[in-house]
Amino acid sequence: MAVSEGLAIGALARRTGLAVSAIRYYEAQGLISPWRNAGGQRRYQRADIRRLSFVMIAQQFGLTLPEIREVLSGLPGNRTPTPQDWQDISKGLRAHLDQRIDTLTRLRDNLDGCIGCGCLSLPKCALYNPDDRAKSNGSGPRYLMGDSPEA
Amino acid sequence: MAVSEGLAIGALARRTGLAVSAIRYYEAQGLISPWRNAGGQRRYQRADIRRLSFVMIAQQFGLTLPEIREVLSGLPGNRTPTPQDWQDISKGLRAHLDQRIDTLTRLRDNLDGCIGCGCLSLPKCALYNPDDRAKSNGSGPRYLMGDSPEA
DNA sequence: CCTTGATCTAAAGTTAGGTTTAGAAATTAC
DNA sequence: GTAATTTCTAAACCTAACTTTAGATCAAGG
Repeated sequence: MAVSEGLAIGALARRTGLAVSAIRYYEAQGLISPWRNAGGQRRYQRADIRRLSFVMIAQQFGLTLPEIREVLSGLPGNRTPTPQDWQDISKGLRAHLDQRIDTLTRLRDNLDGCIGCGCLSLPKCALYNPDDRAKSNGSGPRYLMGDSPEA
Repeated sequence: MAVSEGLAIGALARRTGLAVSAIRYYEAQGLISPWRNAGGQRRYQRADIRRLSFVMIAQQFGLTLPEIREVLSGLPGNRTPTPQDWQDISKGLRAHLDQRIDTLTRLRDNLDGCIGCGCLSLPKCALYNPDDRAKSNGSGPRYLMGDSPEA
């Protein structure tokens, strides 16, 4: 027997704290690609622990799984990622996070200046449609916290 | 005919930018309570425009509908809310928002200090289990971005 | 060898926050 | 007094991110 034949999915689950079902799901979403042993069971590298950890962190930062897959595609495919590789793709997270903090901060300032001031009239209100429209496939809100223009 | 018999749901939808179906859904969730006219149709007050606007803003701040219902319960039930009433319950939003900004900022700083430094070893990492565990009914992540303690 | 535990696949179920659909009844417009 | 719009309810459907279930196969221990 070799030094290592790789981790079974249960072992990886224990190492990462993820559920086995979640790990399989991530594979279906293209976030991780184990090989299979002779019996058809998944086998993982130790580097995959780090990969899944990265997925969990990125999720806490609010990235969707497709977004995370995109970020991970920045890793080298031909070798085990080095610490430097991880640092490099983490820069993208940093940017994402900065932007989210920025948006929320702007939102908070508007809350102070808008609801806080008691004006409450505002089609003009900056709180309306705060530019990062995550869910904009339908028609979003139009006039917030007040009467419509023609009223 | 009186000066006003209230807004029909379609009118409220146009005023707020929400879909009619969303307004009915919010009612089912206890966020708004119209009365019914003789024919059984929903009729709304003008103050409900503001109420729904508040719902939309609170959602953008990341509150769930149950949380928003809770915040709205702080409004007076016996009269139309005044600007001061809205300011009062908005304080809760402000606190919520401050906390979220705080969490994200802490997360960002950890990203810098942790992934950024390249240590990548860390059961000790502060990124692990960043204290606001929103979705903690199962067992969450245990060791992030690295090898397990016994490795 | 046999039993127990881990893993496999596919499909269905879950929660949040809604939307869509269908058929009926109310309202409005002409 | 029709015809066209709205609105009504209930139930089914939708996406994201998973979990659960069922029945079968694989792997490991004694």
